[in-house]
Amino acid sequence: MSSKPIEQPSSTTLATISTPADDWEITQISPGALSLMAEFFKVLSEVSRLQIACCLKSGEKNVTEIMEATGLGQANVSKHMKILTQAGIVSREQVGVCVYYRIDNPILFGLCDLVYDSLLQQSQQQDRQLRSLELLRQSR
Amino acid sequence: MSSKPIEQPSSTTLATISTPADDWEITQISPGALSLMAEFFKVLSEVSRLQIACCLKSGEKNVTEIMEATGLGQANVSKHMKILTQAGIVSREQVGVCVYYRIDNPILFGLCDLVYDSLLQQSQQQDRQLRSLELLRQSR
DNA sequence: AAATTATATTGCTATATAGTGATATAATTA
DNA sequence: TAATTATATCACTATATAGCAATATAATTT
Repeated sequence: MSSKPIEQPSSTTLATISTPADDWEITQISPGALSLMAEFFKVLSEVSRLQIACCLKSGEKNVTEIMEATGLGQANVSKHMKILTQAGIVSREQVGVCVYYRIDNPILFGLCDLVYDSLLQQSQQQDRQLRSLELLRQSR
Repeated sequence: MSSKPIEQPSSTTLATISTPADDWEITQISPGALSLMAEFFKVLSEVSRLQIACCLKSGEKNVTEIMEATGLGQANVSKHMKILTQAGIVSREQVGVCVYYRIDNPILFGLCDLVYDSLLQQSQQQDRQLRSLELLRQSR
């Protein structure tokens, strides 16, 4: 993603150049480390993959079962499973002709819980703000 | 992202069609809800935005300061701030000509902690696996 | 008001990838 | 071996978006 041609002459160089040691912060994190994190989040940023993860929460499934549970196409599921596997979120086990996948990283659901709480909180806040507009209504 | 033309005739319909009420699972989640979650993860799936979030961890900054801290271009930072703000991760406050942004959703760092632990764990596992190859070495 | 500074927006290009159909590969059975 | 089934891979299209340059907008100062 992106195309950053010239930008980012290696963040260390950058920090050295742009911040002359004054407001240097220990919080500076290497872009490489952040890339790993961004990459992980990207895996979870597709509805299809979240669907797949959800349908695996109740137990392992093979590709065909995942297709049925999610309505996704075969090639598509296969590609997603590769991505999920490489991210360490799911593990693969071949049994005869079938390949069974299962959740291998329970942290996934911890993440979803956090995001869920966050979304819920935002939604409730928006709701309160909207309700305050009630005062503008004409009738009764 | 994506182009799903015909696939996904609304997951409710889908569930009704593909799973004849037998293996129906309560875990079935509406794609709409999953979209919200995916959207949130997508915001965090860009290195530049993670950089921005990190550099705001120590306190609020205006756009220019963010540019200096991250090395990103002005238009680019501005666009990212809009995305982060809309996601409720960051809040905006204008002071004179400057616009100051600050972390508005501390959950962000909780997420990063979880992912960090997960990545660390994977890395250590890979390390152990690699070390087991030591046995294949010739010398000694 | 004109000039200056800080931020936002617009139009653009390049790139990444979700989904698809066709085909390849692999395991199982006849 | 041939046929069948399950999964993976390939080639392709369509779409989304990161980053950039140029421009617009808004607040401040002269």
